[in-house]
Amino acid sequence: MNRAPLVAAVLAWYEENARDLPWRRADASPWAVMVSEFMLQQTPVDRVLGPWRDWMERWPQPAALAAAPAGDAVRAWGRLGYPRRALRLHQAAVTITDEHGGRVPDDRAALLRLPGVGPYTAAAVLSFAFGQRHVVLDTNVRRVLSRVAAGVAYPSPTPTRAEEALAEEFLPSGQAAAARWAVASMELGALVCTARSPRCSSCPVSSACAWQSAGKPAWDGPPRRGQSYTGTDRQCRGVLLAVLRSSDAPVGREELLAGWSEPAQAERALASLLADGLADQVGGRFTLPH
DNA sequence: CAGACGTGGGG
DNA sequence: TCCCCAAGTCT
Repeated sequence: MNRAPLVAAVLAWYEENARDLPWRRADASPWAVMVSEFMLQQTPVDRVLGPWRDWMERWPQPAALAAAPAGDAVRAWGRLGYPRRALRLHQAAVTITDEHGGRVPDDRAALLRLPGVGPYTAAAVLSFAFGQRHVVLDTNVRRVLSRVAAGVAYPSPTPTRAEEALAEEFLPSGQAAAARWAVASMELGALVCTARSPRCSSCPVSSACAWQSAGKPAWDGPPRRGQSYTGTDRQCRGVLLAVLRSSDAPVGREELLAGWSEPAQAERALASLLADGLADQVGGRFTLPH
């Protein structure tokens, strides 16, 4: 099957329907793109917009962030979730400043050495910030390809080798077109080919979609693992960290643990926050890291 | 490699 | 209301 017409249709659709996101503007720096990618790991666009603007205003270059205490990054991260990402972004800024002259590296190996940068983020930065040709396989693209090409409602839990190869088939050969396809296919997944209620009637490639042709069969693969949350250590960590974020002064142990009803679990959570570097102990009190 | 890791909004 | 899901990475 020739992928070119489908790719062209998605590119044309993107021209008309792309969101005007600040990190997509022509004047967005590689750093601006990288910050957005960290924030967008598992966090919806709408919630990222505000913190991203504040972050870029405060730390317009990696060196600015590198010069700040890690705790400032954690506090500025606010409620985006998975605060270890803030720590990793801070550490990445330090490495970029110390080892890359303050510039976000434009090669894959160097990017992958940065904390918090995995296969997806590396490809995204190279594609979006530097216009390079890379397969950018995020959850949106994986879902689009799963439906369009495989006729299946959802992709497997983790990317496979076959998926990578399939994605490569769709990737235009030219650099610019490849980079364009990367954003466009992601955008289609985010706006039209969504997980819950796909808008197939407004999809530019519905006529070429295997899933559509098959009558949009329901997911019959292994049950998709839900993430329980209430009562978990994760929730507890979140509660404790929220206390630290909201306080300028160091917080006493009693006060810190008071927000959680299970003392043993709270102790364990606090220990893990300290181990992760998300909290510091100064005397008998606790703060965000310095 | 399965599980840990936050948080909030929409169906 | 409750459940699912959101531009993943790390161990």
